[in-house]
Amino acid sequence: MNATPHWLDPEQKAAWDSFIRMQETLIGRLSRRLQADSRMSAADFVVLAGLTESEGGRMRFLDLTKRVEWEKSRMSHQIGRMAKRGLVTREECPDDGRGAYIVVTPEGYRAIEEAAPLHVEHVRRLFVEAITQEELDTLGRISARVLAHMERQPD
Amino acid sequence: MNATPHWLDPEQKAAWDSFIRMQETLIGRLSRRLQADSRMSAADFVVLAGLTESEGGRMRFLDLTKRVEWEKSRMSHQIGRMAKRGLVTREECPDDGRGAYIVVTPEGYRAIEEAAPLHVEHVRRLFVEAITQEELDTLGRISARVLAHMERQPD
DNA sequence: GGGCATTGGTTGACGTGTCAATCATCAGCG
DNA sequence: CGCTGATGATTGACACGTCAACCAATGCCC
Repeated sequence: MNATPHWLDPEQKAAWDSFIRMQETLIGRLSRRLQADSRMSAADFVVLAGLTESEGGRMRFLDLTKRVEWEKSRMSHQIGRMAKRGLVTREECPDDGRGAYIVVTPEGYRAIEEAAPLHVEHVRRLFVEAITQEELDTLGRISARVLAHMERQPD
Repeated sequence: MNATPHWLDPEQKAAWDSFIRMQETLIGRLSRRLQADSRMSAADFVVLAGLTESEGGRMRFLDLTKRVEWEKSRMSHQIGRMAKRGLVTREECPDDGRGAYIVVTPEGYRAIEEAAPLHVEHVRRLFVEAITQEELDTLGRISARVLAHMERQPD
């Protein structure tokens, strides 16, 4: 049958395009700033943020990857790179021979404590300040709705 | 002086987190779908979309990179990969010895004509359907506002 | 027309992400 | 105890993006 494709109407397309452009530009800028300010990638930041919010700055590998919602292989590569740079270490897990703990080093703490305030500042400057509190709220609600919707969708 | 950092308040942070999570999940799913459905990356899609919207499916290299707002080195690598897979070709530019035209091949047309309807379907299914027309509108306006704001900001 | 900054584009190195395969350990069950 | 399948994690190959350096034509000005 193959009906003619069901394209977005012009207003929908405009909204979608804006969103995509915005999102790309924003994320791009933020991560370039992070890199320039703190010699740290967005990925580094996310991992350190997740880890340091946990008691003792240590977490089981899989718990960490769940917390930040990554695939385990991505996390494994990332931890490898971060370990090489001294931001985290791997420790054996006493009660499960396969398992690993990931632990923030003092270096790692230093790094994120330096980066976080600058990062927030940029989020404010580029994003929060652009819109009203109400708009920010609305955006938050819309995002939550989309997220919930996706969770109900296959794939 | 170093005042204590100006963190986001809880509502702001919640909205920001939602947005980030939504955006990552959505983009992630869409590009995995694209890859699975059409053996094509999001980058391939963007480039082909830009090119095919132009008369004759051909464009000057730099015009193309401006149209999709990429850095030229990114585009150069991307074109290289796409050329290797036969989606586009490079052609010399008669009136500027340095320049290059990028041209969509028949293969390239086939590829995007197959991919586009599926892609739109997923955008609908995962995103558009999750929210009302009005919310989509609002999101578009907010995005445009953030975009405009960023354009006025350094860096 | 000879120098020289500018423009158009490529390259290489490196960090990052995905997928599929692999490996070691562990839990459950006969 | 000894399989067997599930769980926790790593690996390798490859696509992608960024940065900085580079190269080759071009335009321009003296």
